Amino acid sequence: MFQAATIKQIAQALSVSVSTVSRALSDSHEISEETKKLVQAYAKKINYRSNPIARSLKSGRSNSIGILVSDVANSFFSQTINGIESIAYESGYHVIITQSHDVYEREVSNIGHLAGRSVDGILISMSSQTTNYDHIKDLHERGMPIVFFDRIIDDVATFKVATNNFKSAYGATKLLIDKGFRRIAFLGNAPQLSITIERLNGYKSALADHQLNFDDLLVKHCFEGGRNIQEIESALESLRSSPTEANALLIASDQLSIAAMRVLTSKGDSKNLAIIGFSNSDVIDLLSPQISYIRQNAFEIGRVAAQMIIKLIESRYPIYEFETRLLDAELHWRGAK
Amino acid sequence: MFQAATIKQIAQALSVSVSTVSRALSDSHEISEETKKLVQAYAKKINYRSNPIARSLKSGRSNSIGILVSDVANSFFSQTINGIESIAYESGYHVIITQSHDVYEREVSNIGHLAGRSVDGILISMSSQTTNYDHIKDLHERGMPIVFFDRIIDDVATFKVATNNFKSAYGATKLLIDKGFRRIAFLGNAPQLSITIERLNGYKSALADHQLNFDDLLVKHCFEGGRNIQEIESALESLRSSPTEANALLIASDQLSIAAMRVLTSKGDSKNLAIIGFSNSDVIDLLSPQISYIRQNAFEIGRVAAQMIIKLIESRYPIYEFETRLLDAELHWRGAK
DNA sequence: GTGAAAGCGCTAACAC
DNA sequence: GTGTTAGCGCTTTCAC
Repeated sequence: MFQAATIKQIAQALSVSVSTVSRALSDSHEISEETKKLVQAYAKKINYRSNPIARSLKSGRSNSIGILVSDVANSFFSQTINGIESIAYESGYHVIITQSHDVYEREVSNIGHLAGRSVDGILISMSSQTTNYDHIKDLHERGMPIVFFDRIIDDVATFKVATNNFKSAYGATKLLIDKGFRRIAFLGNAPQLSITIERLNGYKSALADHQLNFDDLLVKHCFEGGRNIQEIESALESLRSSPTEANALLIASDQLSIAAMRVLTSKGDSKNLAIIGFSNSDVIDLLSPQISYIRQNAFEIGRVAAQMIIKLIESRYPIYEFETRLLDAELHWRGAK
Repeated sequence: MFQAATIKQIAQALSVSVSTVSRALSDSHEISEETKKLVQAYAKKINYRSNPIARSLKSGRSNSIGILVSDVANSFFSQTINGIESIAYESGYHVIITQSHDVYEREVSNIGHLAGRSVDGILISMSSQTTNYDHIKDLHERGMPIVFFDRIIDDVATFKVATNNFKSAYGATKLLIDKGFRRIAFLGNAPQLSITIERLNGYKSALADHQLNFDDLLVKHCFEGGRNIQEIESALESLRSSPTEANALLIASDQLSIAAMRVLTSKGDSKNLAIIGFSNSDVIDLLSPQISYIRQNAFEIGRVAAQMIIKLIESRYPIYEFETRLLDAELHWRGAK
């Protein structure tokens, strides 16, 4: 059994009271220098560390921030997490990371666990399988500071930060049109996700602005967001077969971009198909065949999200004005033309 | 302020005592069915969730496991984490992930935080910058269950699990020799890391077994383990320049493999250089130029590590016999010959 | 300047 | 079958 030193042990050893020890350790002005020195020296000697659990129970604060992402293996998320950590640590917060794996029950369980362990706030990127938001609404109504990033929802009024997905998808689609492509397909994640909706809207809007008809057959959703390779295979197959036959493809999800590349490469079907995919992979530019990509400012999204949650946590007054920050992404064209 | 429902509120609302509520919620046999139903129904109604902080303070247990890795962006680690989670969740443990970013102070701080928040055990992969192990020894001596995975240390007697690094590096080196290469260089992470030492030993041993001289000039270490691109650039440069001039390269670290590929690609220097790199990247086989790679069984390492820590946590008697499990890795040859 | 004591939410030994 | 109470480690109000 792990047994840490306690304030009580110090008190007994030094024949003072626990409150004196507590005050001495927190450098209270009402304790004599002499006693402080004594207590602090002894605490150091026995390697005393205050028990954060007990302190949390007392104060209701923990100086830690919880994160929920679908998967840390996704470069976008690991970069976002690094952004969050960079701000959190310099503000004195610890960061606790959990994964939903895009499974609703995991999301509910992890958020419950984070709330229960009294993190001071939670940063959430929604699981792609989640369609019921009650677990989050409840928590929010009971006062838990929450900030959404990347995959955000409208149903909860709070701070949010994401890429300007509409603009990014619009720009990518426009570029494909400008390059002469007319049969542009859209491959997206689960349809209720904010990132899917906004990117699809950008795509549609660009088509409309360039007098191209929107064709339902050119839009495919992967409900398991890249975890199920078969789903992607059949989506790509139908997009590539007549009468649909797309000659360009916008992939609206990081996980899908890599997975689709794999499918297309193994099928030898990447020729004559212009691809732009959202991807923050650090090796996306080393892949062969080359793929054009949209790189989100993941680190900055993390930084902004962390600043927002800390603002919420540390605000002395309730906040009613919430901002949704949208950050630009970079489009990297690697196509032939 | 986030305010959760408490057992006390339930007790008051139902005009029973807190202990009755506590027992009813834990389905104690000494409570009448009637009262149980009443309490449980009300608890559900107000969405009561027992406060794990309070319970931890009382029981000293938290049913959660802490993980320390250098970086979740590293595919090897994210896969290991997924393996850990798969076992942990089915055993009723939550998993808390933290990153050291290979910085000693972060490692100390995160391990302290995990211990303080009373996780029941900690899974550790050492930071590449750590050379002093006192923070871990202390914790271990005070009874905290600890399991090492991947980057392990000798100084603490406990369960450990890693790839059979000696064997993997030996096999890779031997393959290069068999393919006819004679000037085989070794590019490794920080020299005190177990993975570096064992892989270097495997490399040396294969050379010796094939009557090749070991040449100090053919071994380079990257102390910042791939975070500093300049370090890699200069290492590669000196390996490729006469009189050293390596014509084959064993890269003994995941992060280095990708980073080295980037450097070599940008320099156009990957021709006439056979490379085998440790890598669990999910796109390593899509890179161009192709690189041969050693893929570790990361998921299984995670599963084993989790089983070990749970065994330690749940053991009723102190354990004195510790196993170090070594798992085989797969070598994928992608070279010309 | 220091001590005593209450209380954070929960569990469990001990009443009755 | 249910209530009372002590205590986990800590902070903080109130005494002195």
